Amino acid sequence: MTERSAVVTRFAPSPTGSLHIGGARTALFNLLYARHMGGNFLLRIEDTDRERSTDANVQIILDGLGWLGVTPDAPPVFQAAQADRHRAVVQELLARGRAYRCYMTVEELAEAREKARAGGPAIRSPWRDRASNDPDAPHVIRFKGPLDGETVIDDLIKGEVSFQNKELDDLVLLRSDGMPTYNLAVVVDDHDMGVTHVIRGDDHLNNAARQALIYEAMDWPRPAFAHLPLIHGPDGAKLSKRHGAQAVGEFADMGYLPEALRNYLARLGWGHGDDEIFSDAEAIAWFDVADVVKAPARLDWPKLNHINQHYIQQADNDRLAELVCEIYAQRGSPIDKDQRPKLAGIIALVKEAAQTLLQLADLTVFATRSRPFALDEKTSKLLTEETKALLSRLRTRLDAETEWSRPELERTIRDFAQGEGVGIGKFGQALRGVLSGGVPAPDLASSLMALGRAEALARMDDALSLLQ
RNA sequence: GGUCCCUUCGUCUAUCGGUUAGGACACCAGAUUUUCAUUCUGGGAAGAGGGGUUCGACUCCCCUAGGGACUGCCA
Repeated sequence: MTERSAVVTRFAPSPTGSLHIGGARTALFNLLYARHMGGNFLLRIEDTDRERSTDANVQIILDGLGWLGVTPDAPPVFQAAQADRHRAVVQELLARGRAYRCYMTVEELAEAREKARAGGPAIRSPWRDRASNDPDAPHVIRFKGPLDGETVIDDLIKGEVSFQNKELDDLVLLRSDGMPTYNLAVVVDDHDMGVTHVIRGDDHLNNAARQALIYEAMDWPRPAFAHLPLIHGPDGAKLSKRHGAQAVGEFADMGYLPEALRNYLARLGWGHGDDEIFSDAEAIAWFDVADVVKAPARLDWPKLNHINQHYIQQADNDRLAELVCEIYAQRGSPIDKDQRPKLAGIIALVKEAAQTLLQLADLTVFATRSRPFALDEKTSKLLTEETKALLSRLRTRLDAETEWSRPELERTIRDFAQGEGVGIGKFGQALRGVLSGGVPAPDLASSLMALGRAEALARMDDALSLLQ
C-alpha cells in the first residue's frame, strides 16, 4: 500500500475477561503481518473500564500470549495510564470546535435512544449547538460529528466501506467522571504509538468510521484498517462456553501444543494454496492481511485435533515427557523425576496414536502403573489353562532373549507362535492384558519394550501365579 | 427497527472471466492388523436463489433470502 517506512501493528485486548481464542488469532495475525513487513508488533491493554478491568486478567492475557508464542516487541502500554493525554486531546477537540459539553440526563438519553431505535435519526444531543458551557455542572464531552457527507473506510480485508455521516452519532469522548472512553482512547493511543495498521475484530468495523472522524478532526494521518471476521462456534453462532472452550488457557489444559494452535489459527480465515501444515517462518513469509477471508470461520475441533496430532509426532520426546509429567501431577499421581527418561522412551513408542497431550498421558499409563495390579475382567477370561501354559512357555523364551529390542521381540513372538503351531491371536490379547492390566497399550513388541525386560517378566509372573 | 459486514463440499479453504471447481479435516468402503489406534488405497460431497454485464461467469453489477456485528458515560 503506502510507502510507510515501518509497519507497526498492535493487539489491544481489554482485561475484563480471559484471552479468547478469537483475540489470540487477532494477535497472531498482527504479529504475522508485522513480521512479514519487517515491522513491530505492540501490545496495549485497554483498561479504561476501571470497574471491570483486573490485574489478574492482565496476567492471564500476558500468560496466554506467552504460551502461544505471540509476544509483543515492547512492554505493554496501559491505556488508563494515558488518561491525561486523552483529556488533553479532548480539550484540543473542544478548542477546535469539534467537541462539546453535553448535559443530558440519563433519562433524556434513554428517551433519545428509544426514539433513535424507533426509526429516528442517530443520537444528537440538544447541547450540540447550545451556548451553555458550564464546566462545573455534571456533563460528558461528545464528539461533534459532521451532519452530512460520508466517511469511507478503505479496509484491507473488507474493501471500501462507506458510512453516511448523518448516521453516525455524537459519541461520548469523556465520561462524566473525567475518564476517556474507548473510541477516543484507541485513536489517541494508536496515533501516539505510531500504529500504521489497525488489525482487529470485525465487531469494530462500525467504530472505524467514528474513529476516522476523530483522526480527521485532529488532522492526524489515518492508519490502514483491516477488520477480521469473528470466529464462530461449530454451529455458526458466536463462540461461547457451550462450544467447549474459548480461553486459550483452556486449550492449553486440553492438551494442545502452542505450535499446533498457532498453525490451526493461522489457517482459520486465511490460506496459502494447498498448504495445511507450515512453520512459523513460512507463515511469516506467506502472510498478508489482504488475503484474509471475509467470511467468519467456524471452530472445528476434529481438524485442530488432527493438526495437534501432527505436532505431537514432531515434538521432542523429552519435551513431551515433561508435559506429560505435568498432567500426571495435575491428576494427583505424580511421577518421580528420575522416571522421566523412561517416560520419554515410552512416549516414543505410543505417541503416534495421540491427538492431545491428555491422550498421550493416557497412553503411557499402562507402563507407569505400579505392580502388582488386578487384571481386568476381559483378560481374566482369556487366561484359560491352555493360554496360561502358552504364556508360561513364552515367558521362558522372553527371559532367554539376548537382545531386548523391538524387531527382535517381534521376531521372537512370531517364531514362538509358529513353533507352537498357533496364531498370534491365540495368546496376543491375553499377553497384552497381562502386561497392561486392561488399559490401552501399543502393539506387543512395543509394550514389552516400553516396560523393559524386568518389569515385563514380573508382570507376567504376577498374572500367571495370581491365577494358579 | 436502523447502519454495516458476510454467503464455494458437513467444516477450513484454493480459484483472482475460460479448470473434469483443487486440497485438508470429517465421513463411507476396502487393505493391513494381536485390542484401540496408526498407516495405505478408493469413494461420495460445493459455487444460497433470481436477474443482468460478457463470446464466456464461482469470479463483475443489482435484487431477494439467510447468517453476523454494531446501535452504552463496555471495549
